[in-house]
Amino acid sequence: KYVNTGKQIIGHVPGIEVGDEFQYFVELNIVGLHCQSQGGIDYVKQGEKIIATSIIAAGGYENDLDSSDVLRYMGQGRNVMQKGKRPEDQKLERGNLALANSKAVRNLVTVIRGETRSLSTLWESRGKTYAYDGLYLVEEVKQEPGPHGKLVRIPGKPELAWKVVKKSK
Amino acid sequence: KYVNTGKQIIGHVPGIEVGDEFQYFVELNIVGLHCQSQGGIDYVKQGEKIIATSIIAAGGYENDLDSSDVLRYMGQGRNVMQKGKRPEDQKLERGNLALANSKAVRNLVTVIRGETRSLSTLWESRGKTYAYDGLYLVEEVKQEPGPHGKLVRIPGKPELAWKVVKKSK
DNA sequence: TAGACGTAGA
DNA sequence: TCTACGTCTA
Repeated sequence: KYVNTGKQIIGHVPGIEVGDEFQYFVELNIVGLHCQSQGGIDYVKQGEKIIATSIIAAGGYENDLDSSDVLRYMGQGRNVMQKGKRPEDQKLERGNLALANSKAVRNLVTVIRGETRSLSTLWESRGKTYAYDGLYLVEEVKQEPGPHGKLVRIPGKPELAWKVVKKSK
Repeated sequence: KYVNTGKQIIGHVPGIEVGDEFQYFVELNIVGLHCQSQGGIDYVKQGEKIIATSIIAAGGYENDLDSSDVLRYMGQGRNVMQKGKRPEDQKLERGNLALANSKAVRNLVTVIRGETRSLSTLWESRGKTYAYDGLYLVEEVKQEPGPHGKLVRIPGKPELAWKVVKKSK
């Protein structure tokens, strides 16, 4: 861990609100939203099983982000977006396994959206901006290639302004 | 750049003293000692040429660190330490070119030493501790595989305690 | 687009 | 040891 946060947080992270933005993956590590250095799915061990705590949808995989309240998220493993590699069925291990377990347990999963940052004086290089998108439940998990997991926002929470913009274009 | 520091610093970095330690590569970026996210050789453009500003010797390559005042540094490119890859002559480009130019220009080069951190309660994972080792001059640059560049500490400066320890074992 | 002395986790 | 929706520079 970049900072010795102790443990990952399940569910709501104190002080973080929907729409809060971060400029680096490592910032997500620091505030406790996501404790992987690169992996898009974070998880913790709960008893014998691992359950997903947080997901980052930031491109590199084909996700469906059209809806404001539904996220289709492709699991870890070879996929159609990775050049020079043939897509394959997602294996039920690590992040994918955690997602499947979270579907059964119905625990809250933090969703973070990443978008390529536009260049400016302040941000001379590519890189992404990450925004906290709220808490979701895993509703569906498949193992075929292609959109893989389906997460649904828990009701009664504000949605991320970003998505509304995306929808309207 | 992780923080918009503006420019890399050539020579002494204000506020940094020999022996100062850092736990992450990114810290070196932030304080301005080294502005690459992974690359071991940092450099700037000076007129038409690029010159080296900073070097991190942190393993992965076969460097000679026995002496306190001399650093033999293997340039970038395939080397004997990288598995599954045959060593090849170092190409005179990027970092290696910068090093060669710095030999001609005789500009000061920051040297940082990295060592694998031992695990503890605070540092549960591998990773390295980096220590500022002072200012060096590039004295020699070769292109064969094997130790490649030779840097010599500028006189009249304290040396890094680390090295003394290493020598005595 | 690819290369680079990165990091954490299993 | 390898994987991972990283990140910077050229």
